Amino acid sequence: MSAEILSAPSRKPRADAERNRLRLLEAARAAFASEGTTASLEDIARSAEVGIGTLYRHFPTRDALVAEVYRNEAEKLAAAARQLAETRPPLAALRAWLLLFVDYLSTKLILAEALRTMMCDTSELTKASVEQLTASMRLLMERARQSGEIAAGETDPLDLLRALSGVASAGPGWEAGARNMVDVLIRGMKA
Amino acid sequence: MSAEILSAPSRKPRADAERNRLRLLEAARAAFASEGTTASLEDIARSAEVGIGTLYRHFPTRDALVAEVYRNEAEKLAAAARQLAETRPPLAALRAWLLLFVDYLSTKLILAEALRTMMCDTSELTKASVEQLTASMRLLMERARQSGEIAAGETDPLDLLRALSGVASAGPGWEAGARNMVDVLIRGMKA
DNA sequence: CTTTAATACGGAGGGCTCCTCCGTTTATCA
DNA sequence: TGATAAACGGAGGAGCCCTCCGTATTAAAG
Repeated sequence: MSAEILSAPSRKPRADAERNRLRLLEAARAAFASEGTTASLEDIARSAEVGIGTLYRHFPTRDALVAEVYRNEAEKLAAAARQLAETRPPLAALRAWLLLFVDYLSTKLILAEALRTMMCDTSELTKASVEQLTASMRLLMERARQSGEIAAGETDPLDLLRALSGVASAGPGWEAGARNMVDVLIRGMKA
Repeated sequence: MSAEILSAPSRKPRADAERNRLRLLEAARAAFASEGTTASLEDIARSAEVGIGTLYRHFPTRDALVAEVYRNEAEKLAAAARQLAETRPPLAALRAWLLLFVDYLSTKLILAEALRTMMCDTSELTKASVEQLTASMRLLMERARQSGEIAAGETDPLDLLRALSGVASAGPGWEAGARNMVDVLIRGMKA
């Protein structure tokens, strides 16, 4: 009966494996949030109460771990974008989402770094997260464009996020500047 | 005759010290440009043909070395700002300088990283460089503001640079996006 | 409930980097 | 030409990264 994925008729995945995987992800999220993505992997393994070997088995490279942690965050933002698109007028939705994005950066300083890393990273690793965000932005910008509120897309959606995350690296109290930047950007794109 | 700095009546600084300092700076500039500021300090010392101890004596921390390398770059940009301010109309000067800034980022990928580091860095280390750039921006924005071409300064001059350097971390081929962003930003600030 | 074989675990170990410390060398000045 | 302040260089301790493999656990078969 089991269809499986094809040529994977084998045994059920072990319970401890999945448990450790989750512990590692949680530990990593905490560590990255407080120390950035250069946090010591050995510390992460320790705080997950797991051997270093286990960490490397689950996530062969640091990037693999980082990518996985980021994916969840990107997912949440994508959900918000869909919701805003359905409940608000185009330009307002776009603006609201960008502000949400700023909030997000402020609580999880992970993303500030994430965006930089992700976006120059041509490897496949973080591709999913980037595409998640790209899709969100495109959705919102497309609506605003069609309603004639912003000029036809000469501006890469991601560049807006990059610009904001640039501002976000300004140190304590940067939020005001970032929110202001949202309006400058939107005004700059008006038709 | 020699006024010196006060209470520094002692002997003339040694020639080899200054020579090594310069060799280290040059090696560091090269290394940072090609590998980013995480380049191995031991490699830098080696390529400067100097002991690792010598590197640490001249630059007690990695940041000290980084800061020094950046200062020169910032200096060059500041000179350009002064010149543009004298030879071009306000808004054109501002725009030209921002584009120059983008060019700068493109050849010396050092600065992309530099700005981020410098601007969150509340330590005194990179203060000089940041102030250099702030001064340049203020000069140009103030002129544009006074001529009524952009709205009164609600926008932190540095935030513009931060936004651009954010875009600059987009990987190969980002220049077009960055140049477009210059115009979006300027349009967004128009009175 | 045992047996068995696949699967996952942990951590020692090699290699690299950071940074300190101090014995040796060198340049300035008398 | 000394004397001595100043600078040099690199060995060494500590931490991190990542691999490798003997040991322990678990799902499934008997």
